[in-house]
Amino acid sequence: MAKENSENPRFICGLHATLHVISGKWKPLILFFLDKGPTRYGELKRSVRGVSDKMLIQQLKELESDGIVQRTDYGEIPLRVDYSLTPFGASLVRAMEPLCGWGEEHEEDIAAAMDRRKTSR
Amino acid sequence: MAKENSENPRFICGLHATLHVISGKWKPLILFFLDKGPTRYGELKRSVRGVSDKMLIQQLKELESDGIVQRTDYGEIPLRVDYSLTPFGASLVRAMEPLCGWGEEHEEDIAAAMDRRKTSR
DNA sequence: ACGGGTACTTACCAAAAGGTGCATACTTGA
DNA sequence: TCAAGTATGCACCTTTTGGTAAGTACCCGT
Repeated sequence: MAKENSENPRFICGLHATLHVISGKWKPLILFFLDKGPTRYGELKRSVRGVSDKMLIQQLKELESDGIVQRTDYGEIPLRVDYSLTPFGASLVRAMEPLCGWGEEHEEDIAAAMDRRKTSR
Repeated sequence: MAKENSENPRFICGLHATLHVISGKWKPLILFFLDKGPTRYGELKRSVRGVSDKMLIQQLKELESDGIVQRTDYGEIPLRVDYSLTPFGASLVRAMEPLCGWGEEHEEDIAAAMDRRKTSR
């Protein structure tokens, strides 16, 4: 019954759209590592410490279906697959950089605020 | 034994930190509207169509505790409160701009990918 | 034949996020 | 006095997200 608003078909602003693509517990990390170059599944898993197979695969599939990453199956004798950023994905990573910078500059404030929320809940 | 990595205690990269602050179903929208200037609670609620009181208050509180927005209670006779961006919040919004731009440019691709996922699940 | 490595897949569960709706306390205007 | 508006709080429930643990199917070295 929340069916008003015939003018706004999807997103209120670009950021809104972008967040649909990059939010997910492991996605920023995955993008961070893939930005360094094509990476094999196992290698990626070892890089993104703490991720489970289920999660890694799931997030990779979503990124793939969003056109951000590309899966390459070499069809070789011992299984061999790798993941890389598409040009589209690379453009996203470029756009993310200022946000990375902001986060780096204020990492401590952010961490402090998170702690505050965690303890006083 | 997941106690490796003595250098980075919290975030893998700045983006990771930033996402803790801006993810939340209504936060980008809220920031988008607050960027236009201080806004009263009720006004904000009417702008962010579809949000419930609970959600709006919750997200505002989180943004406030993160130092992004400022709540001003004028202590007036008929209740009067408004919300605005702090300078810190304004710097965040500036850093978000490229991501907004990216999202705007690719809104259609993103929407298409979302549909694809929704229907084939 | 066995253990280990590759890249996944699946079923089941817990926790977090979000939504609905009612309650509060105070006001002003009809 | 009653309805409506202000800004919030709270209980309850559903949906979404994430985590655990196991299994698959293939290959390689010993």
